[in-house]
Amino acid sequence: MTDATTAVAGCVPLAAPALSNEEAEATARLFAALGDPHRVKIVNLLTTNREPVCVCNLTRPLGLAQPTVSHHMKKLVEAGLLDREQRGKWAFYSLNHEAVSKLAGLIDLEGGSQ
Amino acid sequence: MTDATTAVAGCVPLAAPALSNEEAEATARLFAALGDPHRVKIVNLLTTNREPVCVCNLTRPLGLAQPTVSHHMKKLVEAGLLDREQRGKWAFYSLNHEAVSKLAGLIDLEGGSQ
DNA sequence: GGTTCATATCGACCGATGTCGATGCATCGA
DNA sequence: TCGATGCATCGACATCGGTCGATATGAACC
Repeated sequence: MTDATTAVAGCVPLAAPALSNEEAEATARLFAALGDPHRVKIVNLLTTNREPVCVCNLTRPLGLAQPTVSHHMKKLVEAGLLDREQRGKWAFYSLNHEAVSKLAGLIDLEGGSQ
Repeated sequence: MTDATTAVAGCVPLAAPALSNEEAEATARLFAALGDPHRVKIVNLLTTNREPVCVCNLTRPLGLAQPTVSHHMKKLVEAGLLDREQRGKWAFYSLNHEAVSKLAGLIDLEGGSQ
């Protein structure tokens, strides 16, 4: 649902004229969320596995401790790229396809302005 | 021309199955290159101004010292997003449209695999 | 050759960030 | 109610990265 607190909410295409400081920072936050190889792998796993995944299923493939995985998931949720859903003891994360398509739109330099 | 030394050369779409460590790191490097608001502004300026820009024309709009601007330009060139061309005393930078479109392709989750 | 100018590199500083063990907080099952 | 389980938070540590002044490099001009 991409509420106003996520980074993706304040973004504007890279080809937009005269990017403001706030727009540049929001865009940078969004890209920075994917600036870590483990977070790239998380998004990759959530893309190939179309179903939500819980933290306990990520620690082993990533080779990271549980607090570290939680840290990365929080970053991705704050960026707006992931959605979090509590199911009993488990926290299930899934891709926010709306945010991902908006991210793709940021880079569409040709179609953006010209 | 995107030679093999740039980050964009080792990238693979986010929707590719079973991302390797190297692919994840190359993709993360590419996103991290746009994970700084000043670098987002640089790409934005190079997109709107279709012509190459020299460092001396970037320090003022960015509000940064010259060595800092050179640092950011180097990062963007290493990522493969910018091309550098020496013209006498000046260094002119321009967008590498091939790399940018490849970056856009990374995020095309739907078209990538499904 | 010497001067000037644009840029790159170096060194240092410091805040941001990735990482993990320990701990806290819910939730579920017995 | 109690122990077990899954996850988030905290605190500490090490590393990375942005920033700038000082300096080096290289090109143009006289």
